[in-house]
Amino acid sequence: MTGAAVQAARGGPLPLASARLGWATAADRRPPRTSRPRARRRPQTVATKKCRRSRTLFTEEQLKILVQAFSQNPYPGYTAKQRLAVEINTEESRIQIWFQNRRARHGFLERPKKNLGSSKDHASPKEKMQGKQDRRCRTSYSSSQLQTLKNAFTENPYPGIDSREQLAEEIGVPESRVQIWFQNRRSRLRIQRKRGLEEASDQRQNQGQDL
DNA sequence: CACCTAACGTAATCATTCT
DNA sequence: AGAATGATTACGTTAGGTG
Repeated sequence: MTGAAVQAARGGPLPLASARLGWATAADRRPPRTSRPRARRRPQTVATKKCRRSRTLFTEEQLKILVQAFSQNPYPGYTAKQRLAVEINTEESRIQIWFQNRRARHGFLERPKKNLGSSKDHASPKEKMQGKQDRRCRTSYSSSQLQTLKNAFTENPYPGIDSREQLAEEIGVPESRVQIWFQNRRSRLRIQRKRGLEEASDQRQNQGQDL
């Protein structure tokens, strides 16, 4: 039964979107991004362990459905992704990754719809409202869950798939949420550290000026 | 080996919850 | 209102499978 038999699927109580219109097409405009991030080279120092999850091999059938869905909408909401996950029998997180990669590689504007001639047509303004901002509902961690996560983080900020699965099992949360938690934690720690350095340098400057 | 692409990293930002 | 922090995006890298 394949090690990764978690199947996610859990953890999704209710959508409960509080209607917050304003972006609709999300990410249609890109951020300034003045610097070049360039993903880090190799976070996990030659760990001989199995770090990544094993590569998913989609069948032609699955791919057909994914591609079809992508052409319909390159930005599926959470419920759409979940529906797809069920339809092709995979985890929602795999769907998310697949869409991310697909958008990156095959510019999603390749299919600008056939009828872009008629611009303003506002026949029914509510037609677009179906999509809403359906995101996965925010997970809230209990203090004990957080403690477990934090402990694991200090032990290893870059847990491989096995560790993540184990943690997920332990605290009863989908593995994908654990992965996101670690990403956010690393990110905020970096920011904090950077700010710390800036302040230190400010202090030095102030001291110099005070004299 | 080259190519394609799933997995996964950072950075930025959106959105919700809490104080 | 603002701080914290979970979720999602763009973009870039790493690595597994195949011709």
